[in-house]
Amino acid sequence: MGTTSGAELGGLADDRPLLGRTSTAERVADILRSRIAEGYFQPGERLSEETIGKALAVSRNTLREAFRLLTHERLLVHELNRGVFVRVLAVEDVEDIYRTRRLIECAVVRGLDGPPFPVDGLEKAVSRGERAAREGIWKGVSTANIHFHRELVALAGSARTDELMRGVLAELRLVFHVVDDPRGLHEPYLVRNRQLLESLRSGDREGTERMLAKYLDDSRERLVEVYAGAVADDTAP
Amino acid sequence: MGTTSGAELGGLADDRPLLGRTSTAERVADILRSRIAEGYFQPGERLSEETIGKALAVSRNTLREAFRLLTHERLLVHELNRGVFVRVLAVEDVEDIYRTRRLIECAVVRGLDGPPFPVDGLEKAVSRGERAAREGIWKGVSTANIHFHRELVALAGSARTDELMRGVLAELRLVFHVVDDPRGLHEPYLVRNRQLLESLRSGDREGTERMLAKYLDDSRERLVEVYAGAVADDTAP
DNA sequence: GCATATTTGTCCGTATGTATA
DNA sequence: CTATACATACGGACAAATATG
Repeated sequence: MGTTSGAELGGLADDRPLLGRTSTAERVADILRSRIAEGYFQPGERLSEETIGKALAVSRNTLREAFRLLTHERLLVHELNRGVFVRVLAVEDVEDIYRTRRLIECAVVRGLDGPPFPVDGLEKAVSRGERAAREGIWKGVSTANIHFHRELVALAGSARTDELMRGVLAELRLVFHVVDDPRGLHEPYLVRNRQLLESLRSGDREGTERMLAKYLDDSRERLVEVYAGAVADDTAP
Repeated sequence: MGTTSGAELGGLADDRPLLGRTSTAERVADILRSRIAEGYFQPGERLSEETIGKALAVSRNTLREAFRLLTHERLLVHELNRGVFVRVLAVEDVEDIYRTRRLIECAVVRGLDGPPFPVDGLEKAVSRGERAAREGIWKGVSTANIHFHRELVALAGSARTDELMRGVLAELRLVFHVVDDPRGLHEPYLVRNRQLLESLRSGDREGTERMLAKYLDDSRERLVEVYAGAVADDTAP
């Protein structure tokens, strides 16, 4: 009865039951979170307790704790007596995500102290995105774009707001995995990210806020359009 | 060794293991959340797996799932191999909570569609607070005040923003339980809540936003002052 | 500093309820 | 309707860490 090796899923750090600083459930959650973020587990896919438990060599109780964590992060949905599934966002969820982003990101820009503003993190994210684009790694462009907006929100200096944005942007990744035309989705925002950065550098809060609002409205509109099509294809092929 | 009856904690709905629509762990979490919100479990108190498990007649595994849920809501903190404790907020947490509130609540007002604005929920919360004050139930004033701000944020129409605010205001309750001068803390805001409501009724977004910003700054300042004293008393008596 | 008791961390086996073929 | 597969929840067990004397 050789337990399936966890190699395919990345596996846990070691055999020892407890020596890492974090609990087993959290380490399992970290692994699963990565696999979801990178699309190894597709939205809609069911995550079997037994299969994954064997693959990672953890008990069902431990695995269930990990599932709970990810469910609370809205990456998994839990259906009573049916199990957990990778979340499939509704179009309304996408709209709510953008409603939240617009509210918060614009408020952050509006409430900035300064100028000057500490834009180092933003600069780094922008250039990473540009480099990824030159190399044709569109998934990297997507990741850099997400980092850009996280760095933007980080300017507000609030841990709770940061965490909200982290979660919201992680959800957004689920959408990207379904539509999966990374280039068409993300390339247009490379220049717009740099524009936002330069606008902040110039110290123009109001202009940046307006620019950002339009940016998010455009992004939402386009994404909803594409996503609605993709979801429709999926439910009625 | 009769298992301690769950009467003291409120107990579960019934004996049956599964007939309600929610899982046992969630129902347990609901009970514990209420007890924390009302101050039955004080900040800093340790929640024993065995004691509470017996009192609510659930297994340790189930109880641990409930703990996970509440830990993720930041109402409990989990210390490895030591157990879970009711969260004790640092002064910096209070400041971060207010930073978040100011960012979001003001952004909500700023972004309102209208006028007119649908202020029915706000009206209800305000009058409930006024009634509680007339009856001298200061804990009720606190609850109504929290409802007022939740209703305010609800005007943005975003589920994710609502949930963030729900969590943030639940954390804030932990602070109130430590300082516990409910009247001094909440009474001043009865009139200010009504002023905000009337300002919204008049359709003056900008004026309301300014008023709200000052309101939150005042509230933060006073609460931090009182809370810093209470925490200092607690650590060095 | 040491030995002991308590509590948590993890896993397993099993009985029961629920959904689906 | 029955059968199967799976999640739910329980109780017990032992290891590991912490708290107590």
